[in-house]
Amino acid sequence: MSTLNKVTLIGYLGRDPETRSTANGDAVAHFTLATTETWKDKATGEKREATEWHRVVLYRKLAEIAGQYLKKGSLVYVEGRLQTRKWTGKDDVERYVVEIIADDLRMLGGRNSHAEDAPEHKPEAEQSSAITRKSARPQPAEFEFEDDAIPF
Amino acid sequence: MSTLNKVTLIGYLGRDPETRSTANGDAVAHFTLATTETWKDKATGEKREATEWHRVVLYRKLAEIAGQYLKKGSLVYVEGRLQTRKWTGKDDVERYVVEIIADDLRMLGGRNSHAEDAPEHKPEAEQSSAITRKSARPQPAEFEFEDDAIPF
Amino acid sequence: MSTLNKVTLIGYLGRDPETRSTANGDAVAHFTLATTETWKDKATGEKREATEWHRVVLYRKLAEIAGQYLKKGSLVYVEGRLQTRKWTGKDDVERYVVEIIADDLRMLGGRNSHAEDAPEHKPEAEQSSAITRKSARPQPAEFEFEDDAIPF
Amino acid sequence: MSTLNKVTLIGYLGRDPETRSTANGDAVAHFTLATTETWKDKATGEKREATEWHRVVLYRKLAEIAGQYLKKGSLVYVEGRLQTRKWTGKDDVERYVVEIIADDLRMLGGRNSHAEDAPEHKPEAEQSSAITRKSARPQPAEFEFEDDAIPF
DNA sequence: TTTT
DNA sequence: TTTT
Repeated sequence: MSTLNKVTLIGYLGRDPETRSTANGDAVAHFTLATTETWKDKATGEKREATEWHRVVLYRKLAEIAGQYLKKGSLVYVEGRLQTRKWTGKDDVERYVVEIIADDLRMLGGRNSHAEDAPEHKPEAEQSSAITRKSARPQPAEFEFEDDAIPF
Repeated sequence: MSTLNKVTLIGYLGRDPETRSTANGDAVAHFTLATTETWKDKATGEKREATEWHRVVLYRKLAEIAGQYLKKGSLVYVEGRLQTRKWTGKDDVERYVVEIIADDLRMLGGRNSHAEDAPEHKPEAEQSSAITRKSARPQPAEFEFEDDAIPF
Repeated sequence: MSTLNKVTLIGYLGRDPETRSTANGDAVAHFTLATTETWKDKATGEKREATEWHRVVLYRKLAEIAGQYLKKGSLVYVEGRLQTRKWTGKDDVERYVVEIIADDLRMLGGRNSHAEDAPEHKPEAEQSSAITRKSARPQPAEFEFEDDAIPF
Repeated sequence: MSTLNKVTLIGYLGRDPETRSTANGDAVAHFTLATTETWKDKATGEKREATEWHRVVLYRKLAEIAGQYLKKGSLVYVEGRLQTRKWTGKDDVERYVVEIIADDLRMLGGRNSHAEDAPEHKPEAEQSSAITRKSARPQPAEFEFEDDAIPF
């Protein structure tokens, strides 16, 4: 019986992505993503907000895209899975960090939201996220919309 | 700027899947999936429910899995995208049908929910959905941070 | 045993929303949303794309927000459920239309993406989508664990 | 411009839920949820798996449902948002824990998956999750399926 | 550390 | 009918 572990975020990069390589040569990128919730306080009626920071990790193709086209302040859609990683600090205390291992990435902001060297008309991210899922992609049906007969 | 077209369903198969092949030899499977919403009528206080039927289409590996392990009444998780297809009936009237082109499939029911020849402990679907996304899957243990106190 | 019927879209409005009222006075808004997939043709290596049009329906508060702040070309995030509706055309032929009944709506575009009369700093949509889910929203700071080392 | 912070899980409860009350009398429930990913090791060809544990927190109505109907081993669908909470252990070391604050909960397992006192045919969870979203729920269209004319 |  |  299958399980599911999925995270979907739309948020802003807190800093430029950091890109490295793994031991076997794969690219890895990291960034933190801010999401902000706003609500009205029931008691005081005041508007309040809380920002949550998410640690996003990307590998290979997605890491390259992040390194090339994303920067501090970029607005992105990220889909991935939660993964907890154990690490030990200098103080020898064990800690856990929860990361989102991305498997989809889409740029959402306007021109000023991605890096200057981004391609004019077709960001590679679009292309690449399609590639990511290509194995499951069927030949799309040819389709034309004729709206007349349709009630709205 | 990217767009997103995603459907997520948990429901029951209305009939056994139908499996065919495309012109180029790829497997294709179809089934309809029922989801049911229940709510309490505000006026009368009575419990009401409505069932929605979804047309799911699967290609290649996912089609094979559906054909082998799913049957009428199976409970499944399906993820995919919406696609409208035009067709013309015997009456020469053009119609449109909306289908969910699946890119992930997970079996959720108990033993009696999948076909008798399904493997005892590890349904191939699990395996296969992992395969589907394998290109984006990093080796979880192979990467270690080398940062200081706070690893990002 | 529960089922799930969920759609998640990020796309562009094809036209300004149409707003009406139901018989009992609730606001209803409709718009169509375009999502575009791009991929590289395996055979020819050419870039191809297909646009899918989704019919989105919003009620009450979300309908008011759509009517006030969205317009042709707006980029939005929509979450909702699929619902098939039967209708009979002038030709007396029965047809089915699949709609997305929205239960969350978020504006994603820049300044030029929403209507001119939109509030400068706090679009009501943000506020409203928070309101929509308010019943489920806990007060984040008010709860503290009293466990030992590992809080669960 | 809105952001999004969403988690979707299907998994098994590691233990019975723990239920308490907040200072203001609201019910709170906690449980941990296991999701398991399986994949084939590229190098050795062996099947491998990794289990991830998620800390789920539920308030009010959802907390009551969890307390009443869920137990160790229950299979559930959970939707919510990520929230990081800071806490200080007995060793005076500050730590962070990431929790999923649930806003939807659906039972997925068979009879043996939920507590014995669960209602026979209509688990309250279904009802309640409908209630949660009731404000956004329109009157469902009457709809009947006539499959003959439809091409699959 | 982001953004509106 | 949108957008890049």
